[in-house]
Amino acid sequence: MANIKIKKPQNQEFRKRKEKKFSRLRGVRDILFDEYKYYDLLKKKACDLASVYGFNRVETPMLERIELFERSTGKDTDIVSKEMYSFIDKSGNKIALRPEATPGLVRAYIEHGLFNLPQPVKMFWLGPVFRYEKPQSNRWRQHTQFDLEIIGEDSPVADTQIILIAYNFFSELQIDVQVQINSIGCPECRSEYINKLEEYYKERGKRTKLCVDCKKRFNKNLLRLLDCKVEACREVSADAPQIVDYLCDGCRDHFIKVLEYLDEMDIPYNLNPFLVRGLDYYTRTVFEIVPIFEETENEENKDSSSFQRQVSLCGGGRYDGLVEILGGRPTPALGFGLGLERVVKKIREINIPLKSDKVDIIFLAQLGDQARRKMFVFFEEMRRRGYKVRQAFTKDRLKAQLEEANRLGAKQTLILGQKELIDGTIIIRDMDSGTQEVIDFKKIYSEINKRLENGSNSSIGIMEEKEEKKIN
RNA sequence: GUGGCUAUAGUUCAACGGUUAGAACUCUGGUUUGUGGUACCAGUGACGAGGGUUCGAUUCCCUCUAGCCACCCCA
Repeated sequence: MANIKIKKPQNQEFRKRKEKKFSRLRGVRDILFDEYKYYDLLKKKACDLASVYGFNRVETPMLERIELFERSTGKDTDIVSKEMYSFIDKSGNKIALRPEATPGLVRAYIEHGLFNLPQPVKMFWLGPVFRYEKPQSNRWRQHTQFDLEIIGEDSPVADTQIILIAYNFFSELQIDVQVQINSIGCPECRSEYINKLEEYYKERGKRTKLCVDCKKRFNKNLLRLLDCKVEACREVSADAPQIVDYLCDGCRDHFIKVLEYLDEMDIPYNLNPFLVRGLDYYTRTVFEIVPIFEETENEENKDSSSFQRQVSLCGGGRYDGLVEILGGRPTPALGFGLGLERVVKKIREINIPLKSDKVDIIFLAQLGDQARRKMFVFFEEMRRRGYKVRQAFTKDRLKAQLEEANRLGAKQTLILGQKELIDGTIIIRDMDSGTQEVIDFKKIYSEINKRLENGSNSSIGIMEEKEEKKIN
């Protein structure tokens, strides 16, 4: 009965609080504690792989001039024409939040004269990119990319190596993937091919069967007709001439070599003649990496939809013309971008547990202000000696402190109260068994070490062997 | 940008055109004034926003916002 009287003012308070609340912008996300562990893992993996293969880390600004992307990624691409976060700053400059990494990296290569370094220059990059899209799961307005670029290298070995690195990244995280690969040739052979393609689509009645979008695309970007997902368009395109048959000698040799090396490395790939990619600067090799389709129980949705369902986790290719387009000297180059959010989602879907970091944690608990002071100091001493210590000195009650110790997964808890303080002792509690012992404070380190050695077999624990299927 | 579905505690999910909108997990407190992880008890906490229909809307209708799905496209 009294509840009613109490409840009313609380509701008013609630309303006030609610009015003050902010919510996140559309399509962006907060990454909280548990999820962040996956990002840490991926970033570490990315750093390790990059450095093994000789890439050095660089960072470029999130802001660039709009013209940079218009000239490189392409003015008519969707990324630039409709998905760019752009604005005019206070001095009237047209600015964009970078929608991808490559143009900024190439800009930096030219601007800092990196062609004076031993070639090729291998860059490793990790950071957020922005695209103003309609959000969906697996599609965010801000996402994080791991990017590798090799500038100043034309060997097909580099193409395969870059694919290999991306492939290793996934397989070492226990994600089964397949490489979709194609060559779109150089500007010369491509224009010849596009003429052939135009002839093909102009044949009687074909154009009328195409979807509305493709009819528009016909004049703007003919290549894109190939990867339209509308059934009718795919039927029309099924017998279209394939670019691999029209590559010039140089491009064909290059592509064949890339595939040969891939075979050599046992990397599963699918030669996909319809893979085109929506960025203007690509030449020769283009690829995407998609998770391998997991078999569904229902046979029905296998044939038609399975192909289109997979979001790609990584995309990249060669861009031999880009350095020149942006004002550098002609320089072959290539790279990939890899979306960490999608990878995290995938890992969580297939449910691989992370390796626990709760190893050998020692918790310091205290009762009373004097004991707290002593443990406050002692905590620093233990930390400097390299012990994995944890505490909750802001809490007074022992119960609350043990709860925290338990949450942290502590192995041992040291408890110091008034009595122990006077006696010169301390309690050491084994958190698994719940047994505890009063020991001489002076012998504290030898007692701890004794217990750590007995209790667990892994005291160093960063790079142990894979136990079962945990990732590390 | 186009089309469809959805919106209830921090989370996952109920119910209902009508007095006080239920539960589980979480969180806080207690059983245990110096002892966690199990158990039991109690408490905090919600109808996305605005408008309309109605005597009365969390429920029906519209708009907005956000999320999901399919396109477009992409990581």
